[in-house]
Amino acid sequence: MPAKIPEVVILRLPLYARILTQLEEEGTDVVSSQALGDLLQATPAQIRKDLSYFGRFGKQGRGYNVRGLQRELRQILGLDRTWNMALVGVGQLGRALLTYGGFENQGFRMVAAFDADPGKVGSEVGALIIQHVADLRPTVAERSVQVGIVAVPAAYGQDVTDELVACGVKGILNCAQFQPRVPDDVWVRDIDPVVARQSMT
Amino acid sequence: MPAKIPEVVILRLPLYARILTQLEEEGTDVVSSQALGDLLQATPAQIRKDLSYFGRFGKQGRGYNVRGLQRELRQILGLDRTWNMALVGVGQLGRALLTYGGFENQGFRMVAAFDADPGKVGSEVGALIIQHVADLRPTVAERSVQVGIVAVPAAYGQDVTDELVACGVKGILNCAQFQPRVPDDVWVRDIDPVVARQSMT
DNA sequence: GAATGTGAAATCTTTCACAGCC
DNA sequence: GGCTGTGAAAGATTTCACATTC
Repeated sequence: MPAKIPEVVILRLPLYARILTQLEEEGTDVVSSQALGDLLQATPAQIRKDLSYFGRFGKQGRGYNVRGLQRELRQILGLDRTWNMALVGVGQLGRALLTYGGFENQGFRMVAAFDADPGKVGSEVGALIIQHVADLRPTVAERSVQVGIVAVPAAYGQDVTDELVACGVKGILNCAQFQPRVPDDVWVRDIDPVVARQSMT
Repeated sequence: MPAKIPEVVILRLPLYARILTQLEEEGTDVVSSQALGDLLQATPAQIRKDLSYFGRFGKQGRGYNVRGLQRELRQILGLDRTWNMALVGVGQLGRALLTYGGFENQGFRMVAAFDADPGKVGSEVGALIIQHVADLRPTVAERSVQVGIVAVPAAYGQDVTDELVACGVKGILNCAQFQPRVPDDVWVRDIDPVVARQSMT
């Protein structure tokens, strides 16, 4: 259970957490590695091994307690802490993310939104007032933003990313169609639908 | 170059394609595996090996021709064909995707949009008229939709997915916060921002 | 009886290192 | 000199299979 947890395992954890939430909502109390594997299209052995890196959550002969395991995973993933996020680029996509309910109660809070268009600055979207990107630096510091969401046209993507990194964010959620460059200690996740789709062939 | 191409390599290809597009726009003619590796945070050896599965695209002593390689990859990824997509769920996120320019000229065309809310049915978003989900089946067949985008509340996710699969789509882009179950021959890609974010810890 | 947790084996992926080419 | 393409080595991940627990 100690030191070395494989990278891939960590990337799968959120999927486990998500499916457990679903199972809990459906009223399932106990689930076997077999059943989890069916749901996630993985082998039961993989599920068991993955979970075993973090502790012994199961009961032999029965399986895993859905609610208990879910709570464990949420804790491991840091979902009981709250992370502050800032959005840069309030276009169609940015606007959708701002009003997207999904972040709440998953431990994320959108605390600032920026755009370069003076016409948008000052207007209210959701609970936030759009600020000019020039205010990025002070605001990120002041509201302790840890994650930046990049939703600007590709051409500005790197500049915005650099700026966010310079402000000290620890992670970037990239919604733009470009490949961000960041230092090793900053995380990047891509949610460009085009990239996601292309690998389907 | 023949048979067995690793799964992971295929998943990386769209990233390569994307960065080559960027390089081309910046006017770069030739790029080395070293330079590509820097941009993608990968080792030069990995880049070379990945590309070698598909052919010998590079020139020793110089590197890879940006435009040429880009064209090769686009072909391998089937980006020169056009894929038809249908969106189910015209909420905030769905609406953003409908008006999202990014799909065009990447070989994807949004050809239909569905919602269950009678208040939305009939209204126009982008170039499409929203149809009732009851029309899903005939429309998908008629407009030869190959990819379905699921952007509905989690509770309806599986029903919509099942329906799309029953209509014969080959891929699902899942934007909802649930874990879809599909037959083995259907692809699923997740673009739930919450899942993407959670694995940052 | 049923299902976990886990070393060991099998498989997959990355990296090394160098011959060959421009 | 610089850089690709590629077998072989190293490393990571998945699967097997079984002792163990409930």
